[in-house]
Amino acid sequence: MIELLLRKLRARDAVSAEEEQVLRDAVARVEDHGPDSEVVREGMRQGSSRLLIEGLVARVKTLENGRRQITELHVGGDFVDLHSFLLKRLDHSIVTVTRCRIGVVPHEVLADITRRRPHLARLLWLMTLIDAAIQRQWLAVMGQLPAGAQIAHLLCELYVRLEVVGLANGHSFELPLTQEEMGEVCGLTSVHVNRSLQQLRAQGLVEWQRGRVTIPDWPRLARHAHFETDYLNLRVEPR
Amino acid sequence: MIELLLRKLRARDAVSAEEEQVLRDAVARVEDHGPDSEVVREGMRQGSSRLLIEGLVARVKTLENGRRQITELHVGGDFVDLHSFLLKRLDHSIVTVTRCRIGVVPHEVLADITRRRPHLARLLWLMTLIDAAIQRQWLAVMGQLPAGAQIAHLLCELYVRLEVVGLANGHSFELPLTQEEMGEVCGLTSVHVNRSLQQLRAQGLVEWQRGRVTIPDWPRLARHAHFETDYLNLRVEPR
DNA sequence: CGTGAGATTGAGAATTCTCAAAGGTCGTGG
DNA sequence: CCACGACCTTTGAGAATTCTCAATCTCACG
Repeated sequence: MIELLLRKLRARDAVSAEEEQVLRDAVARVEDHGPDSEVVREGMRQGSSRLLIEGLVARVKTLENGRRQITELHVGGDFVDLHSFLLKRLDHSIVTVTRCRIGVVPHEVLADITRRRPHLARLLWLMTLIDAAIQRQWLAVMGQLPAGAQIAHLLCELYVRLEVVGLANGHSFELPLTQEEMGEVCGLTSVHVNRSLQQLRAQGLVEWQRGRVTIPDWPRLARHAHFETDYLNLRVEPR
Repeated sequence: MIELLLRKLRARDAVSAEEEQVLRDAVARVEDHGPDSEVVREGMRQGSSRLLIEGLVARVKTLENGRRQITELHVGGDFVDLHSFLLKRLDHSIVTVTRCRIGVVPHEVLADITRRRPHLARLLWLMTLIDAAIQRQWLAVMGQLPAGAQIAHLLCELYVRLEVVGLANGHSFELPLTQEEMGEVCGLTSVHVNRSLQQLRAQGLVEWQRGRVTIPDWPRLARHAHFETDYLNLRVEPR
């Protein structure tokens, strides 16, 4: 249930057995959502946060001109809208990409953790900080790299994040994303994503068929994407 | 000293007199920094966080190809690297743009706040969440808007943020930014910033001379930028 | 098989970049 | 008070990247 979250946390700091139990008890219920469905609508007041147990979800911002930007992709173990605990209203929607299994954690429980479990609260805070670090990295990638490198960077990042929670085997992982959705992450047209992807394939940097990505030569792809793992904070230390 | 931070906080939730005092005592010392100097270098281990009292600072990410991206601009009252409290090492540098006055808050003090002052801790957490919301907005702006609208959006955002802490008068504020630096925020060339800015001026949307920006017609500029204040979370509620 | 979503291709247009040079502004030293 | 230098801003011209708007192709699935 919360096994993937625990892996994510333990990649950054120790989590005691007690804390683990508090987290297990925090999940009030589990929901199933079909693909392409809206889990949280932008601007609505939230009384609970959602933990992604299985599936792929996106945070989507819609501008007034109707254009959509995916600001983050979430994989199993991610606390998708933990930030709604304090923001109360989100500035974006949460949308499923695939079928999803989602754990619901009431905000009162989170408030209680901040009162009684300072260390655990710091770890949750940390999770939101890592989300922010990912978004910062994306800002730099979008601002400074050409399309091909952006796509390569996204694939590198997803690979590493999936690896952390054990969802990648070898240098391969499931990525049930449409080229259109890929474009919404990178701020590119689906047409341009398509052509950039073809170049990556032609250079032997990426294989991507029927929803499965394979990275034949990791160091080369990472170099092409200017990818480094630092921003993911994969280091166990007392927090 | 921490007056601007208090204004920022109180724009989102009540802060008790006790909490106010805790914050005042949190600042161990104050530092002065010249313009264009590095306050925190990317990747270094941090033992304290910095509160901007006066001046303008930028968070700068440098990619391996040497290109720089400013991921956020900070004005007086911003807790510039509060996130280093839990991340320990930042994925970006903190650089002053102008001469700055900065308060230093040791991480032990922050840890103590998480133990003894859960509500205040939530407010600090909230500050990092608002930073993240700003970065999300930038992701959408960079991905979906053309250069002119990006620049307009940045000016709208800065105006509102400065207004909150009382640093804007009328529809005018100090912005001692170079067009080059502006480009590093938006992911644009200084040449392109220049030409886009000329268009904004020609349309009567912006005036910008010797470091002072004036917005003659706020609603029109906001419309042009697709700017809405929602993401800044300017709403007082219990957190 | 027929259908529909997603992938691919083509061609022309718009945006943004690069490189280089020219113009302004402002503080400093003579 | 003027001249100089440093740092910005502005301009020009050509190139590269990315977008738009179809049209076509592929393939899983009913």
